Amino acid sequence: MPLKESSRHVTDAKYQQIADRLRDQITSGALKPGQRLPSEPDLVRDFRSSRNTVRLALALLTNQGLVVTRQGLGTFVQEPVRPFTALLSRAPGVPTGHHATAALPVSGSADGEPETVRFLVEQVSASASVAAKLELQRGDPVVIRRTLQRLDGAPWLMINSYFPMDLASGTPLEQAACIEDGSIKLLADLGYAQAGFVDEIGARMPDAREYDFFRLSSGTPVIVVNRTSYSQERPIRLSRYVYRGDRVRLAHEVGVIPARYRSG
Amino acid sequence: MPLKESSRHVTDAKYQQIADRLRDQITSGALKPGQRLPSEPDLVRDFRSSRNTVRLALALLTNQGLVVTRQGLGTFVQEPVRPFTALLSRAPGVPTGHHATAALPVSGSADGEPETVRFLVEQVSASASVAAKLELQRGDPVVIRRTLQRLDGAPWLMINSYFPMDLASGTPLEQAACIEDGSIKLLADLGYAQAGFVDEIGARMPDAREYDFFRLSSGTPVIVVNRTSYSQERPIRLSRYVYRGDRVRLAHEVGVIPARYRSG
DNA sequence: AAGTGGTCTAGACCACGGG
DNA sequence: CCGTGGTCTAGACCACTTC
Repeated sequence: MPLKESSRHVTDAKYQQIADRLRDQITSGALKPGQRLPSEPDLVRDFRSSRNTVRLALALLTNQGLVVTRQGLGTFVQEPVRPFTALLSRAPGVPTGHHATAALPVSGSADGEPETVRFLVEQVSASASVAAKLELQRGDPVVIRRTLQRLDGAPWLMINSYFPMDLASGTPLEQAACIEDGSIKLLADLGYAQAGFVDEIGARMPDAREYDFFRLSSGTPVIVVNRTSYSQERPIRLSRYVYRGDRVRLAHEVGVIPARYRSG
Repeated sequence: MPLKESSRHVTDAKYQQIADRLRDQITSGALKPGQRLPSEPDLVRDFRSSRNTVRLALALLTNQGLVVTRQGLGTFVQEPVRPFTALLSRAPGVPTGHHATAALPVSGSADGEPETVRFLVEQVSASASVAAKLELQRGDPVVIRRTLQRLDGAPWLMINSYFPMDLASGTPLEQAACIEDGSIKLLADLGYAQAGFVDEIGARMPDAREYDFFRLSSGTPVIVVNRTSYSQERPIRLSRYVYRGDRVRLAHEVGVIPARYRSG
């Protein structure tokens, strides 16, 4: 029995080896961002394999977000982008200087002004996850205010805000119009002043709608922020923010930060 | 020229149709979490296609995190897991009751006690990203303290803490031992009291090391938290937390939250 | 041994992008 | 037009799991 180091069985698959070679060339800088990889027929020749095997290797790299393919053009090393930064919160007493919007304040953009491209108000039954956060029963009516935003011309944010119907009924929240000064101010005027909120942050692969809107390539996750706002007694709003994972970072500052290190 | 609705060209690919059919059965509940999908030969028969086409469809669903395949057993609908929640910060004045650890306090686990499975201290040159955050030059020496943690028996967290060498040199930070009361306390004793910190949160696909440690299946991203700690004057520490995206949520509380809605 | 997914081949035709 | 990636087929053999 030949000597083998531990279990060198893990992966001698040919498509893995091809992927490893290409990945090495990318991380070492031999293949630079934006550069085209050898064409599939070339790789078939270089690695003496079938085209399907080559495509398996490329699929691996694609799903790891290292390359993108464009039909008719080729396969290219993914170019790193400077991400935007959305502020979850900042130390109190510091004016933000940002306009009132349903979105989190953002920094790092070229022109810095999010642009709403679609806005929609619906009344539906609460899903299980929405009902749980708003302390409703599943199926209870809720108002959804949907917003799609672009930044620097690229789609970057989907917002779904959910309001319990007993709060929203007969108020501007039901109307498909922008709400002056934001919904938090409006809820305060209705007697439901926001006392605090909880953000719950997660990451997952995009669904079909998100994939289309963000024009994502395979291998890019989305970041989801569920912000539940509370009055002194009860949940008053759930806002679900969905960002594309490759262009967005969330920032969160606590305590005193030397000025030159602050975001925004 | 036959009439076609807009661009019905988008995708009539057979493997897309197969994936759509299976996805419908999953989301509608006809195929329940944990249940086995029809075998690949069965799908070949049902959809009158080749096996490669069937596997393309299954690869799609896998990369969307909807199914997992296990060799020799079959393809199964991914079972949802109740995620752990890590607290980024909480409103001041509330004792956390958690033990001192480099990790963020966690809730939602069965036995609630993170367990460190590997610990390592290294001295290396700063990468570009680390240098930027610690205000060093690329290549400057830094101390890395690496920690791998399990929770409820499953790998859940990788921590890399970076310290500028001029702070860490000759201190216990250089030693491969647990630091009593945590490194923040130690840095304070050294004259670098933490005044505040900035968290930068992102999501991306795992690299090979992360993929192995977390035993991830394709279609699961990781969540990355970069926490840069500052004294009154300068950055004193960078901690990089990497969580598996399918089992972790980050929580962040601001203001006053009614007690029964609080995390942890 | 039988059934499952994992890897691989060799070939075909289509769709897109650019000369 | 040509070269690129996208889709699809038919068949082969291997590796893992269970019985």
